[in-house]
Amino acid sequence: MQKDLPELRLLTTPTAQLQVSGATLVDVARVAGVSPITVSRALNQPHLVRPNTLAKVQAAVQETGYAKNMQPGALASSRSKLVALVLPTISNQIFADMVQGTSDTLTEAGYQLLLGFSGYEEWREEILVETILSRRPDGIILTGTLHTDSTRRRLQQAGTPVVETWDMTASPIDTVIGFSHEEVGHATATHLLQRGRKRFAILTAGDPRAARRNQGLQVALAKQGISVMATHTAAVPGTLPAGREGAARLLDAHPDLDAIVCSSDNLAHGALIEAGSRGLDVPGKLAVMGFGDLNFSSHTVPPLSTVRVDGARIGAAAAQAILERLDGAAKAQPARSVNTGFELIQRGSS
Amino acid sequence: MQKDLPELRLLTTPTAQLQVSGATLVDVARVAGVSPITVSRALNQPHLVRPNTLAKVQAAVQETGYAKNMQPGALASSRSKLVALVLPTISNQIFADMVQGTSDTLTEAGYQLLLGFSGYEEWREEILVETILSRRPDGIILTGTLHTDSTRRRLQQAGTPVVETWDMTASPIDTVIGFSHEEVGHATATHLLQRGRKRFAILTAGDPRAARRNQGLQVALAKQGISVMATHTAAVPGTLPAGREGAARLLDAHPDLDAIVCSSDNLAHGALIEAGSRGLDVPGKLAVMGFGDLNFSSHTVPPLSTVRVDGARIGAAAAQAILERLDGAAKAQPARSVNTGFELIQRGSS
DNA sequence: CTGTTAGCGCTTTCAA
DNA sequence: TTGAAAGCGCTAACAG
Repeated sequence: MQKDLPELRLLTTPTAQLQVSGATLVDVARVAGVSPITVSRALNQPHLVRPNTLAKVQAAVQETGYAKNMQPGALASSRSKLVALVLPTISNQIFADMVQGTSDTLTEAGYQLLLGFSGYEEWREEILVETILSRRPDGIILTGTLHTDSTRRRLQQAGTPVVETWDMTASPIDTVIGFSHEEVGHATATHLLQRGRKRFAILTAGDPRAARRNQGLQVALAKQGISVMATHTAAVPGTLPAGREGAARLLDAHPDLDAIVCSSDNLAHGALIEAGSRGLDVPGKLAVMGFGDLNFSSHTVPPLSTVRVDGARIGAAAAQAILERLDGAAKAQPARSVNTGFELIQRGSS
Repeated sequence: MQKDLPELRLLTTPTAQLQVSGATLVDVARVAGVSPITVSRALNQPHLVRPNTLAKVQAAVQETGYAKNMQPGALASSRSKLVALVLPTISNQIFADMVQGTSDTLTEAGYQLLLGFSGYEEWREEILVETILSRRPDGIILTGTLHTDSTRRRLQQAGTPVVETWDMTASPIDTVIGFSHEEVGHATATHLLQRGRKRFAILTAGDPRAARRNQGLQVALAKQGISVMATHTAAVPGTLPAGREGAARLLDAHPDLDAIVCSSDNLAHGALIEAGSRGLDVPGKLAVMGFGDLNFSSHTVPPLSTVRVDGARIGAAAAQAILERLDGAAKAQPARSVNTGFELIQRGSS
């Protein structure tokens, strides 16, 4: 029994791609003998449709081979079900963890993730934000709180929910979720000083937040009259071999170091391997501190100590914040700050 | 001189979000004194517009504060400028590298990346593909060549360019870009056998492609009458501590092992650290092989040997393949297979 | 619970 | 080089 099925239309677009256009809502409606809006409801808010009608629609969907198309709906409703995430790079495990946390949360809520990279450059971020905005996402998650004025302005006037992550600030664009990097540096200093460390070196990647942690470390050390003996800066992202090489340089120049503070676990593992190859006792003679110690993608091993931050949690919380802003929009919620904190993981008896 | 600027319209959507709707093409056209389509051309194909007109449009854009909106254009032209990437997880460095390579290539071409995770589960992939398709991306990049029949069918009928990656197959959905995992296993066996290794263990994560590499390894070893002494399987993704623990178990059970073949560099680094803590000479007494050795996010250190695969290159090539299919669509290009190969990195004199 | 009407904001097509 | 008309496929708002 062949009802009036929509014929397969062959469309040749000007860019000359030959494509098969499938059935539309209208086609389904015709076959089901209802109106298009009823099909829309049956598909998206089935509880608003009588079971009987629902069944007819479902049958028609089968018969026509209808495939959902969110694009027109997004246009008509101004809800794209898309959330954008702007990262400096994915080549750092903490960001990989964050992506997973963000994506999982969004997927569960029926949203999808648009991903873009700024390469730690503000001007790139500015262009990227503009491009992203042109897609009208339902929310934007940014890394850090350092943006050009123009980016901030653009984001504010767009009226899209924005979450800044991995940091704290007194003047957020909208919502911030993260922790204080100065505090991390301070806590690291306290931790190592309490254990009698006196001869410090910093092994860091050229990342603005790492710089702030180092700053916090140095300020806290200075209060005890201690200054860092040497700093080695590696390119972003800090890799394991770069960590090994950096540690080698530091130890060559200062064989009596008793603490190397690294800006990432990758660098720290490199340092650990270098120390091992020199027969240095870690953490007996030399303490090595990392940063990260993630859930999904990487974990440190003893005898490394590290600062644990939960990238997946930050990502999930950021996504959650967007979602809440979206459905609670009427309540005009105020901007929020969420401090996710960090945790110092001590290993060995150093 | 206040021309008839569009007033800022306050829209209250049913979901009750208060948002400011900006100027549209029509607004710009009115201010510029031209037709909407001319504004569209001035913005997207400026070479088709007289410089004089162009200037008027640009001035009007300034004056109205017009912000580009791709959504209606995507609907009207069936070109979303969106490419989707489906990964099992991001918690594996090789995929992180791939994301970066894909994103960089797409961004340069004015496209953006939609990212989704299947968690190594076919049914998740199937749902994800359906959701992705409902957004009408211009292309889809998948991981591996193992998909449900229904996924394959759906993808084919959608008429969207598809690239399968990280593998080779005789029956691609469309295009494949990757290498043979059996060959990797074979090459690894040959390499180690040539260096006199006889007592093998496998340290692997439960990943289908890793399984195929192990398979290739074992087949090649069997030809020399050698069988693997033990296999330790860790959860995906293989982490450094898991590698260390797995190596410990293997070495406890078989102290005389002379080769541990790992399914990732993460696991291998863990094994290396364990070997170091036992005072085992690597690679003198024990060879440790990794897999990955990436460009962006991770590199192995000596004395680890490894199989190098270029995730960023695979990602970039996949994006490129989509783009080519898009603009050369008229030529109805045939499906292609690209073997990106791999490279065995030998370190130490083992 | 279901339908009617009127767009969402841009692009395509064809004509001038 | 520019414009007019006609959608793209779906949803909002309101009426029945």
